[in-house]
Amino acid sequence: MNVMQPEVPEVVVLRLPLYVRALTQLEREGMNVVSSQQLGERLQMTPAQIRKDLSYFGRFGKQGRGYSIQFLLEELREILGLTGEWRACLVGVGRLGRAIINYTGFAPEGFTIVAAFDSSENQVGTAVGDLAVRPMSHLPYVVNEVGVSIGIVAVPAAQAQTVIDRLVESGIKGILNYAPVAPYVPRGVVVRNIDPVLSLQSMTFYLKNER
Amino acid sequence: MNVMQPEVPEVVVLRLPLYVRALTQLEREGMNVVSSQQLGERLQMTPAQIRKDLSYFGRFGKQGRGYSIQFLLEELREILGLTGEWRACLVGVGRLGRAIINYTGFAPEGFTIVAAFDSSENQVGTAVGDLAVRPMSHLPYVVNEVGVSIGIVAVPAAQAQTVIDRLVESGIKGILNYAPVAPYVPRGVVVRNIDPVLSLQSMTFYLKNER
DNA sequence: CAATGTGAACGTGTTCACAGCA
DNA sequence: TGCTGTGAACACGTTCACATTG
Repeated sequence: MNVMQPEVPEVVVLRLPLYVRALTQLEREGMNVVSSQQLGERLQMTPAQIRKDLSYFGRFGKQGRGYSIQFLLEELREILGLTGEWRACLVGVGRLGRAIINYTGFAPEGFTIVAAFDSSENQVGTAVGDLAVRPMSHLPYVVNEVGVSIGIVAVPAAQAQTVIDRLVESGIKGILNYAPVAPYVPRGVVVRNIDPVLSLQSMTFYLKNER
Repeated sequence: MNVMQPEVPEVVVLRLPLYVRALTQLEREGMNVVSSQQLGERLQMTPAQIRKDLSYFGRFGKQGRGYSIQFLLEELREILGLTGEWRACLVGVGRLGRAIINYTGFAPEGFTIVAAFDSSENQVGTAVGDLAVRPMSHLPYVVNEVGVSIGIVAVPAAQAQTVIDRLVESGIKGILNYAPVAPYVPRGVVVRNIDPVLSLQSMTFYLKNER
């Protein structure tokens, strides 16, 4: 552990979770060993790419046999930091924010939303799921005391940058942004945008000719 | 129109909606002209990249001055096919599906969800928003008669591929997939995945060292 | 002897730098 | 003069091909 990992391309990091998911599925199906060829068929990518991606982190396979699914899963989970629990807070408990809190897909993967915030007087004090909605002024305290490392942004576009600034000030290092903006964050803070409208708008480029 | 567009890189197409969004904002702020430099500052990208991207589609700027915001917006909307209305149907009216139907961000951008489907007997016939939930058997009829070109998938992972197959059979050409799977589709069908768990799992790679 | 791991070749996307033009 | 548009140079990611090994 703590091995120097010189310059892993970001695209590679983006693909690792795909491997984790596919391997988890294969494991549930009762398989023990998988080749880069087989894994590549599942994921519609070339075996060479899978082997190259993995080679940035170590040598996990056995020549002539392939990869032990259980072992490779352990290693990838370790590499991605998926072994422990990650605590997140959510800002903005409107329709979208409520849907995110009630979304059941996060917890099984080790991501727990432990606090909800809103800047509106009306929302503060109400409950969403089993979370009490807190005022934004509690943010720094909660982030530090409870140990929250991820902020989920579900506020309107106009407020998004301000909210993100406050999350960063509070010490948040990762932001999952649902607002339709391209946020600015200082170096060292990681942002992931969830933006279905952008997805649709690039999709239509390929659809428009055959409408 | 119908100009040969030789090999526009997909990354470029993915960025065009960003330009549309930024330009729309600048227009609302009352600006008339913008340089690639200024636009690049907004979007945190190099002026050269913006100019190069636009050059795949034509010459929209005026040397020494920059780009007319209104004109460039019109052109980009035309290129992306954002001038008309796009009709979508949604499959899966569970919690996630209901949240998507109630999401107010699609309509202002010209994307309308005109029908909802579910394979569960219990759901069929109920109403979500102002849509009646239909059985999957109605899918081909609705897609053809109503002219639906986009399918939104909000079913559990286990059902996703089956649902996507049926959407494709019905003539759907674009799929916005919220299920945590990497779906297979035939050539000519465009897929965009919305997968916050994958986003979080790649984020933690960068966060884990400073937890 | 089947399948990994990896330098080298290749291809694609980004940035540079400047000619051309309003 | 200021900024676009674009070939050329560069950097980066993917694929190839094969030596290596259990």
